[in-house]
Amino acid sequence: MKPTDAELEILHVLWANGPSTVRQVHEKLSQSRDIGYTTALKLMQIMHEKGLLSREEDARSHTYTALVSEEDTQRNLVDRFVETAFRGSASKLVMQVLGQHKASRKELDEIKALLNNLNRDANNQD
Amino acid sequence: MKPTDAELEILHVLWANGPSTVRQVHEKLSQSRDIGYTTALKLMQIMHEKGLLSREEDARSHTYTALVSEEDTQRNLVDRFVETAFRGSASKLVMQVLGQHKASRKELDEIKALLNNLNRDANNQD
DNA sequence: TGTTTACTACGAATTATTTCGTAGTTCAAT
DNA sequence: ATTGAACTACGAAATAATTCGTAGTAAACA
Repeated sequence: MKPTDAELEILHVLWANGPSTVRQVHEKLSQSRDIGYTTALKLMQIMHEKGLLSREEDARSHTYTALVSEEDTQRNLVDRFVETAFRGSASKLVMQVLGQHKASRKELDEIKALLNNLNRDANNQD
Repeated sequence: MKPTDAELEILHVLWANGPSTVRQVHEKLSQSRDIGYTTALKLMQIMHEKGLLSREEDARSHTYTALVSEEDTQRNLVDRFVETAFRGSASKLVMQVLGQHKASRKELDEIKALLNNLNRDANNQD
């Protein structure tokens, strides 16, 4: 259920480009780092066994599709990350990220809008 | 430079309680999960070799101190995490966290205040 | 049809992380 | 001085993740 780092790389390619063959995925990955074709293949086979990817067997090659959504996966990863790195304090994480990373004006506005909505619903909490 | 999960557990104990012996750390860790004394010992020895902890050799036992600060470590972890899980989009991470985790009223207000400051400085960006 | 090409399958090496057993040391109490 | 308690050191097993080589298969083509 928790994709490893290498698996995440592959998921990102599939999320961005839709269903793809091993060759297509491998080509994308090669742009950012050294990785053998059979390494990518093996990873995708393992991910298929684990149920992370579905596979359609075309004539020559297989076409793989992500079975987990980007949102769900990120939600899971964030949960774990908040736990292990911030001992459960989500707001500490947010403060850390906002202080550290430059977000664009538009992004900041979006975040503010979201915050206002949340604030409206949080009156019962301390 | 990047602590593993087990190492993070130990760092959290040391950050929370200050310099401690292996026994003290082990007792804390035991409260949340099964872990042998020598496992904790070995981890702390390795962390010492890596330069994550300093060690003072007292009469019988050794007292270990975290050499990396909680803030610096979390900054590093967040950087990596934004990269691997969110392809570099920090604001996407923030949105995800805020949408998912309940923060207290006070925390939300703190975040809003921080955001207002940031907003003031972001006029040169899109 | 025989050869080349583009694949998949699979085993196994490599590296990283976590775990703990055993042995040895030091100190304190009998 | 012996014994026992509380440690450390170290090797090595167990597990997990990553990597790739080699072999096999099927389609394309000369």
